[in-house]
Amino acid sequence: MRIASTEIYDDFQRKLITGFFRPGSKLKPSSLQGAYGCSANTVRDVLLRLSRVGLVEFEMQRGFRAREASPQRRSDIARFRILLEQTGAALSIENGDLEWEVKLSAAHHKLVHVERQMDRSERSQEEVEVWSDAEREFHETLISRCDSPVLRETYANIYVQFRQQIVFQERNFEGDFYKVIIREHQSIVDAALARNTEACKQAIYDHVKRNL
Amino acid sequence: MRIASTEIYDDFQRKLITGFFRPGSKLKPSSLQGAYGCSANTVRDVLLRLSRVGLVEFEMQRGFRAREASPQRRSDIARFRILLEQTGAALSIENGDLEWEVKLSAAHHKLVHVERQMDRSERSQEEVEVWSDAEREFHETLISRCDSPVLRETYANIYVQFRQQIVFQERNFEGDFYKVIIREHQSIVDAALARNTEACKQAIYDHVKRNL
DNA sequence: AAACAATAAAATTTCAAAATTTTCAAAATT
DNA sequence: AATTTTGAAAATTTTGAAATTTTATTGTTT
Repeated sequence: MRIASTEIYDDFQRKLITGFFRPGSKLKPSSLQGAYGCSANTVRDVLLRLSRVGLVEFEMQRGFRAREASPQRRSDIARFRILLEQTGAALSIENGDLEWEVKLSAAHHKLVHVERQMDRSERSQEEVEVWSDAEREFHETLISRCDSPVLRETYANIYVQFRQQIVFQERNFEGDFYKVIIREHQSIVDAALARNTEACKQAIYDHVKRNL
Repeated sequence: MRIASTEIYDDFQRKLITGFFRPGSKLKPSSLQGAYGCSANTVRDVLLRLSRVGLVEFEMQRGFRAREASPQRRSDIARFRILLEQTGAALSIENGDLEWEVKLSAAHHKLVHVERQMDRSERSQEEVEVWSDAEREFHETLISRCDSPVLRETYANIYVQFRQQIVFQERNFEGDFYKVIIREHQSIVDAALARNTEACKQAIYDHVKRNL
């Protein structure tokens, strides 16, 4: 059989981020096993790996749970995300060379393209995931020249936890949501490419502050 | 049989932080199993959980390694630790009440006591661990009123990774090392209790900067 | 009715072995 | 001589079931 757990891992991650597994709900290897045609232990293995990212909570002898979601936790994560992204962006502005500018500009271009589409048509589950990937790619590129593996690693984890928290925020996709988002991303990329650290920090704050 | 993996987990963590498992070295469940009288799968389980803390590196189909150590990585972690601790301390200074002051002062008192002993006598492996625990307790109390679970959780992980990095820094225990450390901790606690945010940030930086 | 104890059911952890994949060294090919 | 292929050994992943622990249920006592 093919490397089962990679696929199971990806599927679980998706279901956690999209809220298919409700925050706080119990994840029982013995129950989930059947749906994937693998043993309970393989599920356990996958869940242990997901707890590394912070999407799953693990307590010895108590099993696994999808990470709890609450306004407090969302706000906490948002605050932390701002700290990491501001720091990473400031360092990237300092260290980044032409290659960084090119990559950032490319990631932004792609993101805008996706967001314009989102603004026009209805959003299917799949399209939202495409957007989510492009968004992550943009933000990770922004901080990519902070030259701190540990900051980038932490940011990656926080980003997915952030997604997990905001998925049940219903008010997301109303009216001109994407128009606003497009402007916010534009502000960030403009400040970054202009090497204006303070403006970039402010733009990052403005982008995330609705989740505080 | 007793909950094996808790003890194995603690033992592994200790061996990783104290450098018994050399940074970068392969950790093979099949080999380690024998020494603990458990199955390879239990070792795997423990190692997956340790990879959550960042002490162990895991790559699918490639197994486990003690996290790599290098001057670059040490510096990176030190930098990140400063960011987290400065942020956490600043927030604690803002939010902390009398109870926080009491706890911080108590943790500092205990730490000084241990450090004075260390300065007098020779340092056994066990004594260093007692000191290390007291030090962690002090720094975690310092940031304990940042009111950000995610910051505290990240700090806890970074702290142990920091220990893992500096264990092979031989020049540690020479001469008046502990005298210097005592002064540094004093500066931190003084600034914190005086609610002097900027001085506290500076003291944190001065305390960690030798590892940059 | 509330608190406690005993028991049954469910879930988690652990094991030992089978299946799969990677690694490494020797042989074959370019 | 360098690269590629091959095959055996080693390591990792997965399994299915046994051992252990937690949780839920029922019955008993205060």
